[in-house]
Amino acid sequence: MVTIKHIAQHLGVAASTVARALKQDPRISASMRAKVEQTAQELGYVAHSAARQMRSQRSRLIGLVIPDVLNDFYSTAAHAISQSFDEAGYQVVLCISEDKPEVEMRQVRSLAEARVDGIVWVATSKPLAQTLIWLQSIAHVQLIRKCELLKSDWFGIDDSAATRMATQHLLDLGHSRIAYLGGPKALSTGLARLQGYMQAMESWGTPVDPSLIFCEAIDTFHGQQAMTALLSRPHLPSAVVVSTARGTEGALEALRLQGIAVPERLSVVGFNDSPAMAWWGPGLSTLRLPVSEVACASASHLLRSLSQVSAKSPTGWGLVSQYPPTLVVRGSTAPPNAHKHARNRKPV
Amino acid sequence: MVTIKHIAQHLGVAASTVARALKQDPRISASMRAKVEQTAQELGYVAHSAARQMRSQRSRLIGLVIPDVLNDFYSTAAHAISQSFDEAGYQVVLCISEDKPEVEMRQVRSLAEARVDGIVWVATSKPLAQTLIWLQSIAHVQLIRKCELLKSDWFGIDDSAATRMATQHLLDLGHSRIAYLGGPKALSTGLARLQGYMQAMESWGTPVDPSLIFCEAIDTFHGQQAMTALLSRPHLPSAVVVSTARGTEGALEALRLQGIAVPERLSVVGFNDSPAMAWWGPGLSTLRLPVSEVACASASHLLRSLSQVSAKSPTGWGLVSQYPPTLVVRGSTAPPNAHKHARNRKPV
DNA sequence: TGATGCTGCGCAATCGTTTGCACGAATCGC
DNA sequence: GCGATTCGTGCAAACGATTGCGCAGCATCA
Repeated sequence: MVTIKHIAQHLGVAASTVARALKQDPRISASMRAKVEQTAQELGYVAHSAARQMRSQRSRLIGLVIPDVLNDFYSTAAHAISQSFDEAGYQVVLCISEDKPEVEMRQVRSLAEARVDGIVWVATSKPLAQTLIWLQSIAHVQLIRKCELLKSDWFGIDDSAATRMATQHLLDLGHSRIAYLGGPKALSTGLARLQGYMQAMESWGTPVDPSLIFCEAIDTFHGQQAMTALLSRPHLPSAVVVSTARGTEGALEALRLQGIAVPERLSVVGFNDSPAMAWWGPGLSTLRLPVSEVACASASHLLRSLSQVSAKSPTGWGLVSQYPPTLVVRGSTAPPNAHKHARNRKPV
Repeated sequence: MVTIKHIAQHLGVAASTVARALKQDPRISASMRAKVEQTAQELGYVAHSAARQMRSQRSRLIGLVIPDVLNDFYSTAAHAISQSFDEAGYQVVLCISEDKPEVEMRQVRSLAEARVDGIVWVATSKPLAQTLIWLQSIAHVQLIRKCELLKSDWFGIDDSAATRMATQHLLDLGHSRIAYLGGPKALSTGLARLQGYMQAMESWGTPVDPSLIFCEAIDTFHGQQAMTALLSRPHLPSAVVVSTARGTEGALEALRLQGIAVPERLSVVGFNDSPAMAWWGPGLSTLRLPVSEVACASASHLLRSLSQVSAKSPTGWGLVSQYPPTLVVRGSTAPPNAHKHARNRKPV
């Protein structure tokens, strides 16, 4: 590999001159700069960012920790973040934690070792203490999920508003027995979404039936399982709110397998709008989440705090930034008595 | 930041002793190692990978260059690759080229500057010469798309077999006027897929109508545009093969908007099976591609060539590894005369 | 002519880790 | 009890780029 020393040797000048010439240092004469650039080109010089990092103490690397990249939700975020940092001249180190705290810890340590300038972090449900210690010493933002143990800046979606809107929509249509399929309460998002559902139900004066609440529908498999379990309840609800993207997929699959008519026998509101949601049967009513906007905002914010020579972020939540979802009504929701059998007592 | 020097100072030993102790060097006594590890823990020591890289000449970084992460096709690949390298102790630098050669060049340069140990590369359609020069000097594999200008190892899908199977399936059903919507011929995949379609048509003795061939359906927008254009042809085909994932989405949207009955008036074979494909209307017949397998194989191969102190890869194509797709038949394909109006002359 | 300022460049230290070599001490064989 | 071997550790030189300081050479001015 060719270094500035080789270029210097080739030209009979000092390495420092070459370094300055390549850096557009005004103290270097134009003619010398031209010669240096010419030689660098000829010799195929490629800067060595690790060496640069040693002096400058900045890696121009950003860590991105997400639970899953196959989930449309997170790949959308990854896209937005990758683009933001790419434009700003940073490289993105992709870490997929698979929602496993041990994996997350290992990856955060690696990011710390790489001395990344910043981290965009989507927490697992129970981050290990060591993970938080390492994160504390690095500029970072929390994305989507909020970790109460680490009071740093957070960018996410107004999750309770999302399920509140979905539930309210169903209540408005005349439903009262409304089931809920969501993620684990250990996740800030899972909890907030459940609360949104509860709030809507309670403020409407509708009793909440705990047997209609499932909080494990985090992935396709468990979503299907939860919906299957729900369908085996003696008194079938007339509507259901699903509050995870993958859980929605699983739930729909369960409905398809059991041949439940939507919305005739069951109204469904899904989560995280995607083209696929529009294709599904009569069109799935869903919550459209401003994932891209949130991700861009978090990236901009992190970039801003990196450009300021800023001291560590202040104690307490520096910034809590919530973005509102939108309800997209399609064909999967209808009034409960659209069919006489809407309140069918016997599941299939 | 605490370094090994701090640990050494703290213990009154030399930095080299600390380095060796942390590296499990057998020459260091167990008691000393214990003390070092203890102190490292207390002081919150975190290794500095850039410094390590300077000496070892290895970054333990891998570059992943893909055109798009929102496309299920590539996010699946990204997932497989990320996982493979994560297990092997490498970090993955994510580069999204957006199919733009200039962006690709900039990103490959950055990867070269970071001295990544290897690159998994999904080429753009027309990589710039400089991009290839940089790539040549780095261990890498080509994924999915084959760049003829750079004869290195390639892992991909048997693209011509894919469209050949799809077309054959339609021919078997009795179709003869079969349209084709695919990606640009400048892409190795676009060309191979087109050839597969042509081969099937020709070996069946069916004349190919050039006006039924569209090679710009690379993304959703152009897929929709192409299908719309196709539907305005005076003599509507009875079937269509779409050979890009995003193009399939767009084409389906066009069909929905125009109210074309599938498969009654038009049989459709889509590309790259995903859960969404099964949801679509009567279920979309698609080609299931072994993306994950191909990606894993390419990662393993790259890892293998990294572990061998191996010289540069040999000249000529080192390895060309093709994986076969599978045809998944669902409800979107049927014999042409299922309805009397199947050969309707007037499009809507 | 000598003092001053400016321009253009070189010297050398630094970032944190690794590693070949060397050196003192302890242990062994005889 | 003495040389030879092993063991545990220290010294210092890399890796490649950056940068404060300094120093020539030249022009300007008094």
